[in-house]
Amino acid sequence: MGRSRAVAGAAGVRERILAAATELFAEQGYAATSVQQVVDRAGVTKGGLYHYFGAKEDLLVEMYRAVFGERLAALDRIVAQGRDPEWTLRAIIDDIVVGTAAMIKESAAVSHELAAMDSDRTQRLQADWRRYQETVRGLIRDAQESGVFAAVASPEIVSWSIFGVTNSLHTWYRPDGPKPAELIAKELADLVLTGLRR
Amino acid sequence: MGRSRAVAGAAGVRERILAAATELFAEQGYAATSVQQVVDRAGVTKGGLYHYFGAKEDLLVEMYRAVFGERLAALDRIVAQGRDPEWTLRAIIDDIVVGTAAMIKESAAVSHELAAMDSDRTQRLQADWRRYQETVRGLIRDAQESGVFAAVASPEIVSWSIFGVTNSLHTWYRPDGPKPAELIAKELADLVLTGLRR
DNA sequence: GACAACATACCAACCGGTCGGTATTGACAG
DNA sequence: CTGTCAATACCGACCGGTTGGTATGTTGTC
Repeated sequence: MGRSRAVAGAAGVRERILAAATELFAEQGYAATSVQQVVDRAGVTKGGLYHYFGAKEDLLVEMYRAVFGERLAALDRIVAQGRDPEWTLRAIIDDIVVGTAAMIKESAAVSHELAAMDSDRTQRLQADWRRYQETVRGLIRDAQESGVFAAVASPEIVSWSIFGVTNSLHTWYRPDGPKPAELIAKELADLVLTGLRR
Repeated sequence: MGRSRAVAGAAGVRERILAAATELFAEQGYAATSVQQVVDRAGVTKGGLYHYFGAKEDLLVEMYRAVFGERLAALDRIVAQGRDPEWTLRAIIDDIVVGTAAMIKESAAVSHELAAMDSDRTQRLQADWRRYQETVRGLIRDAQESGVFAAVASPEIVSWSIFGVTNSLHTWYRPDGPKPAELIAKELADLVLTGLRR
């Protein structure tokens, strides 16, 4: 009934399934991971998984929401403040780097597979991601046209030099490593914004 | 007749198989693509594919060699010239952007799957890629320590802001688009090197 | 006894890969 | 030019195993 929790497992079964799937997708990729592997690592059975999730793809969608939902909300919040482009871009870089680092496993799991799929549900997610990119590029474009940023590189190049770092973050960033996410964000922002200074 | 050409297919069977596999891997990913799909698109049968390739993985390895072998050789050639860091880094950026753009489908097919696999053969390829990265980072590090480049960002950040662009190139670069690869390379180099100027 | 929370057993479809066979070839002989 | 022969190129049926997914059971709580 209502809020009955599982008595056996330490953590909730649903959470354990999601955590196992996240690790495996990050290690092997989505398509190369079988749901049998997922349930084995989570210590449940397939019946359990399909009790909570309608399909294998749902696991990916859930991860994507976790990673990207917050980023998109933060982007809107930052832009809504209406500050100058340098401050805004720096805030965006800081948020996406730190936010990605905070959910590095989910990011690794999701980053590869997104482009490949084209089912109805994932198309909505891709549209969100495109909106994020377009917001950043629009910001850069406006600032270049009004002379605040130098036009050394097109908005596409600038935005990809930012997103490229976050997309590759999972291959080298370590949460317990020497370089905290905030420092990575600052260095990236310094590099890009120095390049754009006129 | 006379010449050893297939009567039916226009191009050689081996090339058709590789081309089909490249497209499908780029579209769907390696693991999500079945060899049946490959042979269907290539207009041959599985027997034909396994006549030319020992395993599905061989297709990936071949693509990887095509994409990365040239890049690594060019890197060595550029570094061997012993010019100043700015010229060298600009030459590297130019080569990797233009080279990646010239084989954009293969790059897309390969870029995702590399990290996931760990068979004997692919480990060699990963080592090559690590050497490429280390060369670039070492170059940046040396230049920063000797004061030629400003230390606004760590070599890791700088190198990933370059590789990130090339890794994402296949999602937006179009060979017949308005922006030639040489221009992309120039803009990226300008952005990064302006950021590093002291 | 109704219902949520799982486990177990099971399925058709598909997977990468193999194998026996055949059609076509180039090289050599006469 | 013709006949023979071995090699190459390629086909398509087939293999054991695995896939994502389901139908049915069991168990504990209200």
